[in-house]
Amino acid sequence: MVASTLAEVARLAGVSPATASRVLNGSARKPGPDIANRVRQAAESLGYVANAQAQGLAKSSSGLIGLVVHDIADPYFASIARGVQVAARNQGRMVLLATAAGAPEAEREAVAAFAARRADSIVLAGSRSARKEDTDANSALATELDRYCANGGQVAVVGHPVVGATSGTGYHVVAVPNEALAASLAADLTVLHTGRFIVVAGPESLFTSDDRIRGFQAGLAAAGREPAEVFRTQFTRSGGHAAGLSLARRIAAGEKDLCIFAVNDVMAIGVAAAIRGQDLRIPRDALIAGFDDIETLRDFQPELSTVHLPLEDIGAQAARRAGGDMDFIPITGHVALRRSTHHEE
Amino acid sequence: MVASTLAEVARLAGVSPATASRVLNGSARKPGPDIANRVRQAAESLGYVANAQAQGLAKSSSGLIGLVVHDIADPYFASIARGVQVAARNQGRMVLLATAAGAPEAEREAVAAFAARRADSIVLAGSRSARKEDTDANSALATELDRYCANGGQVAVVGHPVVGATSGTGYHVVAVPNEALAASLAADLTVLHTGRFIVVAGPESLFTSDDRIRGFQAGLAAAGREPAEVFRTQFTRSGGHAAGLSLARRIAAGEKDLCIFAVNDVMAIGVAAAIRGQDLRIPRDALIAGFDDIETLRDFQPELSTVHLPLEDIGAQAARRAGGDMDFIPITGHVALRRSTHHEE
DNA sequence: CTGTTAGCGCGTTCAA
DNA sequence: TTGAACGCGCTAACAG
Repeated sequence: MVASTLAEVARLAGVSPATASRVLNGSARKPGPDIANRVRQAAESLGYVANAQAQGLAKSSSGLIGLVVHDIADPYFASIARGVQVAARNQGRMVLLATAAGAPEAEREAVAAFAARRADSIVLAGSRSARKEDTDANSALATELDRYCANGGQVAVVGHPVVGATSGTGYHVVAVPNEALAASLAADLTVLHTGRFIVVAGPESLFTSDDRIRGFQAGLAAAGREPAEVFRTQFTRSGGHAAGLSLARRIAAGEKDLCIFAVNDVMAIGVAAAIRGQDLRIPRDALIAGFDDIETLRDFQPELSTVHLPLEDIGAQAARRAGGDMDFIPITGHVALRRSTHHEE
Repeated sequence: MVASTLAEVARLAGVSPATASRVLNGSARKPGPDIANRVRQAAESLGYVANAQAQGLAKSSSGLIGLVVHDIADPYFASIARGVQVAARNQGRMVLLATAAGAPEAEREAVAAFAARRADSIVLAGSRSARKEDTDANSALATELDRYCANGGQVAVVGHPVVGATSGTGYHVVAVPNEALAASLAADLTVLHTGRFIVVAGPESLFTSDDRIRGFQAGLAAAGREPAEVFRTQFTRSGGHAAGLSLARRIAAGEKDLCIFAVNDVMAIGVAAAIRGQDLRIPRDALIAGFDDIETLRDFQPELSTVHLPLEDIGAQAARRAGGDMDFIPITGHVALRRSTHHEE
């Protein structure tokens, strides 16, 4: 990558580099209009494109915002990414994207890379976990983040704080009320359903999953119901599918009147697909509810009952907080009951 | 953003900056192991993080790859983005993300921003259009790209070349065989369906949409069928939905034996949702096929017949070509007939 | 093998 | 208001 430099533009316009800089980039001092035009024309004719790296070096700030997600192809993260993107554009910044598949070590690498690029802020999306085998990687991540913050970086985490991060300056959390919302979902479902509940959840120690389980159980308890059985599987569509196959067997074997709460929509769809693949029907043979309200899944039939989360807003808020916009509003969601949890007449 | 510098590390280790650089970053010359350790320890204890901006300035190359999509929350683009991301990681580079909503002017801005950041290469995803009102913006985009290439940048475009770009060096196209695949789809559908065909398409002059229409019509013609009626709408889910409402009315009014080809899956889902909302059923009252084979939509019922496109591969190939990996294989897809186009017994 | 020097392209003091 | 000089952090030539 080579290109014409500010010096070349200045020479062609017959002015000093300093003046050219003042004209072409936002500066407090406004050079004379006559000279300004000469510079602009010179720049235009040379196809001058300011070197953001050099600008960043000189100003020690990059105009970059780093985003770490598990998987950008997952609609949950894609929506958040859109929000971050929109906010970034409004702030005149660009988004650096990294995917980490939920592995703390990969997240640490991403954070380090962002730090190297001198990103002004970093948004960490995707649920944290406290799994025993991740302890070391988690603390390495925390160390990396702490160092980044210590150097003046701003980080926003969606959902839960990073395990072990000393919440110093520059550290923000966009809290998602998973527990409370799961509790309302349970409350609403107990009105519709008098039978048993089963929760299809992610692996233990995954905060988001655990919060939603806890909230759901609390909601059931508040309604005087037995705690739901918890079925552990992967936090993905295929995890849901596996759970669904297993549950379908039980239903086929005579288990009736089940309401299944999958802790996210993608898992719920997996459960539903598996159950329907066994000649069973929803909601006739089992009710299903999810969580997240993924847009792409809204045309699914029967329409999936779920908890709506303003994902794009969440991403935007994360970017704004990390960007220094302090007037933020908390994240709220709401239960959306649809046909997948309505017993047929 | 401040951080300790290479000079500080060097001083603490009691060596020169050059030596420190040689140790901490990949250099041909390998300093003595004793000194190397001293440097590494100094770096570690200072929490040194190399400044990629400065490195980029010195080496005039940034390790950045720019990606422009219409909308990162659209599963089509999200899949491509994942591919780009994976390829970028394999090349040890990072992805800069921009969304442009398909507007050539926004795309031009993104390209300019990437150029300013001295991205090594740029991937442009999302269908081009030749709409009359976009002529100016398209040529501005072409100019920007030409300049970028002239300065040594590499650009890969998914689908169609940019209108007016002089295909100089550094300009690559990842061709998607839309026309041929649409023709095979038509051929296969004529075996299953003896009635009429309708194409639900995007606005005129949108290359991807137009190619798929043309291929489909050619496939019909080859099978001795009448050309399909073409229904123009938005290239989105809601465009499909609108078309679906209109078609549902016609079906309700007695029109029978229709096979609807929506030029992408998201539109197809919109069509299906609209039709089902009118108490009609698929495939009983109308067959529907889409294009793209979006992963998130695979659990839709009835399973959507479509044309499979290796979206992630497409993204990865684009990144690889732009990255200089020249041993590439062409993109291929295949028809995937599923239940949405099988007449019920 | 190591240290010294000179830029990479730009912003920003300072003096004029 | 304009220009000259310095420095941002690092790499790459050169010299020792």
